[in-house]
Amino acid sequence: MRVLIVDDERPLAETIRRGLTDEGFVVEMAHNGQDALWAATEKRFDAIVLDIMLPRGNGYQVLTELRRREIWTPVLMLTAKDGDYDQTDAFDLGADDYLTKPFSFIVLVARLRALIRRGAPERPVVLACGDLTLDPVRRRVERAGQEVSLTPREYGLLEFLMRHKGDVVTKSEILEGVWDPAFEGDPNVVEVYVRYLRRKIDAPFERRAIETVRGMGYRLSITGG
Amino acid sequence: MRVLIVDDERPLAETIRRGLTDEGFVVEMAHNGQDALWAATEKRFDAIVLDIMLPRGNGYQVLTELRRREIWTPVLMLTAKDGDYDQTDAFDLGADDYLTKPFSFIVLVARLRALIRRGAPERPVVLACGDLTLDPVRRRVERAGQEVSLTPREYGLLEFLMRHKGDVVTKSEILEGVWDPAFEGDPNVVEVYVRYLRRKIDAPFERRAIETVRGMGYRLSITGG
DNA sequence: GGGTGAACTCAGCAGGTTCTCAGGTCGCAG
DNA sequence: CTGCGACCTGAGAACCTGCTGAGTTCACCC
Repeated sequence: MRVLIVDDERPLAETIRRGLTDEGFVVEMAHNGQDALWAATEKRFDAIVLDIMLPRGNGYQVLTELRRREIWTPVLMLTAKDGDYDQTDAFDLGADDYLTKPFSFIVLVARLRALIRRGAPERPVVLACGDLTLDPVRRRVERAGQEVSLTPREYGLLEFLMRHKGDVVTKSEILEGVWDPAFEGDPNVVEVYVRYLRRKIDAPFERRAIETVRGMGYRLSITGG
Repeated sequence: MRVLIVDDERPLAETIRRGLTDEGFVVEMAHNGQDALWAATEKRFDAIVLDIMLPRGNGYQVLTELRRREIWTPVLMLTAKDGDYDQTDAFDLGADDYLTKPFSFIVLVARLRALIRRGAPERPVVLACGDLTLDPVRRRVERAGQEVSLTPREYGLLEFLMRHKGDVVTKSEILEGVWDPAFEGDPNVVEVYVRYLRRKIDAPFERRAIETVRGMGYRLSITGG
């Protein structure tokens, strides 16, 4: 069991390291966001213990960036109770568990083992956006747990939007990304397909995931509408 | 992993795009210097593949301008020329790596991965001014945490002001920057749009972010009013 | 060949956006 | 106080954008 500890608070980090080593874990350490990202990207861990307070990229940034890089190693976050952020933030960002300082070491180990047990199997790489999910491997789209059947174009468009969720994408970007970089037809197709998509993923569920940004393009709302 | 490919040679660009997409990258394209600058400024990429030969601003210019704007995304330059000069030039200008055409795709991917691994210092790409924020990528404007919806012109004007916050900008500068360098209508539009903006970002929040400097122009106060 | 489904085009419509214009207001200098 | 120019404001017309339903083409399958 390989664990990465990311903590700038040396004494605490050292205590955890010793404890985990005694418990039979193989431990590596990082003391800032940058090193943590590098280690987590380059090596394989079974879990990451991630403190929020870090120099060069705080815990939230590290976590966000990890998930963006599609690295799904289970993350246990350490938070100070009086912090600005609360645990819901951590969960939103893809943390799998969290502990509030001060915590008991026994609890830490227990949670860590639970995480590893839970997270050991390969995680499905599914794009999610609120209750809207898209599994590129299976080519499946679900909204609120219900499968939605899409044509290839509709699917391509949705995947593109989901890979840019929260960002505004222009029609020409969509045409380049989903149609063909050399597409020379009527840009209106995009509007038409947005409409098809809305009909299938928004209307039946009374949501508004795909926003129109007049004069600019479209944006998939992060919350899924 | 988001990569921007800047290349005017369509077939090559297309080949790279497809290859990188297969490798799991999210790819965006620009085919001239101007588009490249825009994309690189407005969006966040993990790396940029930049050809030297470009219409509207060659690769060197693009690179220089990017670094001047303090955008540190890793850049891999492509050039057909072979020689030490080109290479040292590219490095001097802030390129992070360099490939001479023709190159093997495998090498390109390897170098790109190495670049991304090395990483760029993360920077938040949102303009802020007191409790007023503008996120160019998401095209979102918030005041006091509340989203404000703007029309394209209003948005353009606000972005311009925010990029010059604290400075007095004249109406003709605004017209050049937000409208068209060749705009020939009534300069009163600026006043009109300043009013629209104030109505949306100042009045409801009882602030005065946009100051009028009589006889000079306008200034966005650094504190956000 | 007829039927089906997907991709795309087209043209009309609705409503938002942009810009002009004609006053009104304000600040400043004489 | 007065006049002037700079700026503000409200209204409205022209314009533009995106939405929509209908229709065409095309490939595929029975």
